Amino acid sequence: MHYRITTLHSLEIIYMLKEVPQYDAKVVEQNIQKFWDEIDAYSRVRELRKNGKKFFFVDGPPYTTGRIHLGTAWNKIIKDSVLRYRSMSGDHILERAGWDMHGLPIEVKVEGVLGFKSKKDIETYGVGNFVAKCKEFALSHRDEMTVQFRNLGVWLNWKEPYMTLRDEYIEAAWWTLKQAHVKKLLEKGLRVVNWCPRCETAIADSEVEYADETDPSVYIKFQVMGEENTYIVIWTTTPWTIPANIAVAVHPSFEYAKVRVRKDGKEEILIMAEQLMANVLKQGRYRDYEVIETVLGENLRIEYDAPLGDKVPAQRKFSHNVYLADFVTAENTGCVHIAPGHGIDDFELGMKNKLPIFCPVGPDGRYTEEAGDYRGMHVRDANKVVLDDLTVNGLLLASGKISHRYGHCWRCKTSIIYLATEQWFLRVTDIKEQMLAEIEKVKWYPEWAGSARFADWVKGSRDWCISRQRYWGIPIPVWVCESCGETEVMGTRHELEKRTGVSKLPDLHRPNVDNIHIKCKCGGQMSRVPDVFDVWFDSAVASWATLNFPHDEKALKDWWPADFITEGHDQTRGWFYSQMGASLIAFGKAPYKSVLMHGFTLDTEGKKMSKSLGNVVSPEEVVAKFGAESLRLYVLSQNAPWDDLKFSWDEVGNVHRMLNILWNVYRFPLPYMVLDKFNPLEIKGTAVALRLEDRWILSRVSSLIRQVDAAMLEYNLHKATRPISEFILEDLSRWYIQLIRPRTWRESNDPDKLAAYYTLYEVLVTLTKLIAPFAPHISEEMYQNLVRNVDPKAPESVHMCDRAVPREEFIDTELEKQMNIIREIVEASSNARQKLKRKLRWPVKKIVVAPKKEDVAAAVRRLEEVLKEQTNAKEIVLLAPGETWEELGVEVLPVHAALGPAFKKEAGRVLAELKNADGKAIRRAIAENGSFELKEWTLTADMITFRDSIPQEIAQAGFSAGDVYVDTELTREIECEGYAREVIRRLQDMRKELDLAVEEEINAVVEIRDERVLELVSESKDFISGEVRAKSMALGSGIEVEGDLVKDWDVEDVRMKMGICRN
RNA sequence: GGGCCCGUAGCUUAGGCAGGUGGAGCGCUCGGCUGAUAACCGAGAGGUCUUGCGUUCAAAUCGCAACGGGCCCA
Repeated sequence: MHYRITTLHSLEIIYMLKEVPQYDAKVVEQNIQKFWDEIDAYSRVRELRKNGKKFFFVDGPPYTTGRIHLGTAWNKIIKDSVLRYRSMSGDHILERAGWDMHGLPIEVKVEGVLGFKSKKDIETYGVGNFVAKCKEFALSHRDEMTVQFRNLGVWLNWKEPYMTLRDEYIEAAWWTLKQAHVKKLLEKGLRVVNWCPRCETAIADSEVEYADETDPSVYIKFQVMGEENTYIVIWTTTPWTIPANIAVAVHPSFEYAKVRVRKDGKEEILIMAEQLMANVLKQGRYRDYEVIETVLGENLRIEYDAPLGDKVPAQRKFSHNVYLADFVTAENTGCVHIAPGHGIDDFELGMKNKLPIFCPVGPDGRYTEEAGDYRGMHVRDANKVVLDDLTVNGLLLASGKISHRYGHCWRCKTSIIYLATEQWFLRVTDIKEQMLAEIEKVKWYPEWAGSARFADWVKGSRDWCISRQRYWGIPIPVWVCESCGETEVMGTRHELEKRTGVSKLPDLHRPNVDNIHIKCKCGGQMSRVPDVFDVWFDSAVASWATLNFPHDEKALKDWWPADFITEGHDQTRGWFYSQMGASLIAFGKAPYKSVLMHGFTLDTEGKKMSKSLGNVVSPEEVVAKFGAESLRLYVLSQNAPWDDLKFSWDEVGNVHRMLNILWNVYRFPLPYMVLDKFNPLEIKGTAVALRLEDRWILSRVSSLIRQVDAAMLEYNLHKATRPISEFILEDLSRWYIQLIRPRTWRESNDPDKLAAYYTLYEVLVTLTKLIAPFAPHISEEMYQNLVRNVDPKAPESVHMCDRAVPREEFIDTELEKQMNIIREIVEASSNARQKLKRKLRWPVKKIVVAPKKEDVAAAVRRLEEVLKEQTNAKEIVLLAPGETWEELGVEVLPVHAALGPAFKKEAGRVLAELKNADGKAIRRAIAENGSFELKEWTLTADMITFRDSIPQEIAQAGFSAGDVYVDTELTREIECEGYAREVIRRLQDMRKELDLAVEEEINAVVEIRDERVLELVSESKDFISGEVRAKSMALGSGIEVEGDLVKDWDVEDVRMKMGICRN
């Protein structure tokens, strides 16, 4: 550090505290990060704890897109804080930063850069070249993002991160797939998948993004066979799937109606759900109708003609019938168009009823040969053509538009379609029960993240389609025999090389592994399935891939499963799930022991941040304005981790202000300590004359540590950080520093000042260790000065220290409570002073505390000195609990409603007498007898009430457990001191204006135009001179005022002129 | 359409599991302090606790429904 060592004389080097400038977050953060690099702090901290309790953390790998956003910043800040805390607690931490580097998003970006439009462009360019570009893209973005994370002060293993594109990582994925194969959980099958016609690949459920879209909303009639002019009516938003229609589904328990309708002189019979008849007839603009009969869905037997049989010859081979299905809802017509090749429910209904899975659409989204006349047309363009053809066939009942949520490819935003294709699946539905059992064994924060949210998602999950028809990904290590269909899975590079005889593959990506063949037992040739893995499978194996398994089996045994992971709630369906699935396949148990699920960052409105809304705030912007530390503490303290965080610049500003105050608290004593050559090493262990307030702040800081530890146990980062801020603001800055100020100004080397130094020093050092996990920079900066500058043998970094521990001998909860009471009384007294406009600078004769309970009285007795000083009172008068202050008058208030009826005509005279009566005497009499005599009348308790009457110079204010009276009567002594303080304050102000050093002396001239005030001030001349360090001071009326700075003042309507000059 | 979470002052929030007068910070208004000073302190104003229904002697809190926001799914 730049100020660690002070050279006094050429020979002597001494270690001592240094003064510091104002807080500049950027300077502090840059210096500290540079310092960490210089001493290799991160690695040494890990090394330091290598004999500690093992703590294995797996970093959820961010995708290498290039820029981090607030959400990823928050994520890493949580991780960093937890790990720093655990490390300071003594744990031996194993972690590596992770990077998710494969997959379609990068392919799409690279395609964009190269100007490609389809897979054909990639094939022409060459798969090898394309993959190389993708790799380059991923690596360079990883570098950029690493810098961004490091600027936040995040300590992870950045030098040896795990990367999904590394061969070792790929092998971990291969090994895992092999386990699935061995356990018969891998299968190839025809399934309807979400398909992106632009990317020409299957995409996972989790890659489908739902957004509003306007689509056709059409009612179509299917001609019932053998019944002229009779139709069953269906509804759809995807007319392009009509050429693939195979069936109609109805609900078994709905009533279906046959309705005779007439329009334009034509008559036909329509079949639909009875309860939806009105809607359908309205859509078709039928006015005349007549219900012929109704029949329960389960009794409905209908065969109908293919609606577009004339255009799609293949359709003529199929018979088209009505089937029963529970998924049919009472919407639209109650009859659902079924195309098993283009819908998930459709497919399942088709499989169940052994219907043909007819899918006349190719991977590029164009109709195939099977689609007859539609061949070559893109489905995107087909809706209109199909509707025209249906119109020609007289089958279109109604056509409109609907706005609804529809799935899109989350990278290229193309509307997805459903296609029946051959894909590779992991049969996770087979292990669902096991997964649910494992979820219960994991400790979730918050609890409902696991028991409700995650369990719910797992219950509804389907088999996992892991194959993608793309290039940039982990190649699926499955070889299939072209002759007999036998499959083999390669678990490692070694296995592949051994089995094929190929060696020295440059790496395990495509196309290197594409043209390797294996000889099958049957004599045929086995080729690799050309697909790559779904990227979710990549990150799914992170917990063992990061341990370099399968190569390093010992690491797995020593460390796995992870002790802790933490990610956003979107990862319920993502990484929490993919890891759980893969881990059960590979090892039969959960890969993590505890999970903290955190929220999302939203804008101030609570809307999600998105480029299109223009409401995105980047972490860098925040760091540029307030520094990383403010951002860190802001995201940690603003919310409970699992709640979404509504970003607010104002709140970051507040946090920054708090840090600035912390800095000022730290900076405040340094000039004095430096001046006094304060050496904490010498004072430690020696008897220090601690005052009660010193013991109080030491107790507070120990209680605070307990609070932080309790919160961290449950990963309640907000409950750990908020009390710290509160302590800094309330206890340290607003109270303790104010209390010890007079002690620090003392020039003599007295034990009382040393006790204050000692206490503040102790508190600050403890605080650096306590806040280090959350605010690693400012704590390090403070530590370097406070500790390292005085003790070269201390650990080199605050992060190498053990976590702060409460000092039981200091904890005095009684004292803490009592101090709170004193603070309330001080506040009340300020309040009272304000009512009579008496400044704090002016002492008051006395303050009277009227406590409601004994504990207040005890507090006042114990902390009387503190109370006296802070209220600037000459005397504290403490009344007994419940006692009324005798100097208060009692006003008797008549109760007219009782007096009137009792005394009738005489009431007026009674009232008059009451006004002059002795209130105290009456109250005494009422208390004793319940009544009292007033002249010739006897008055009872119900006839009057009392009110304290307060003398003019007394101000009163209440607090939660009593009242405070401030006696502001001026005495000569008080005026003398008050004016002296007024003069001192102004001279100090002028010293400041001249920018004088604290210890510099001055010569002062003070001219006062008021004889009385001049006399009062003259009495305090020595006191004033001492306070402002004046070597000489001239006081008078009409004297000449000169100096380096001369100013006119108006002090309580008295004009003064002051001049000071440097000595 | 379903699951989970959230809705408290102009803004950000505490309180909610265990029902009993809703607490802070920012901002605003007024005042104070003055060797932490581009800092700090005090007071005041500001709340149908999203809405409705229910349980209860009593609901911000518990239940149901609606509305709005978020994530995930269909």
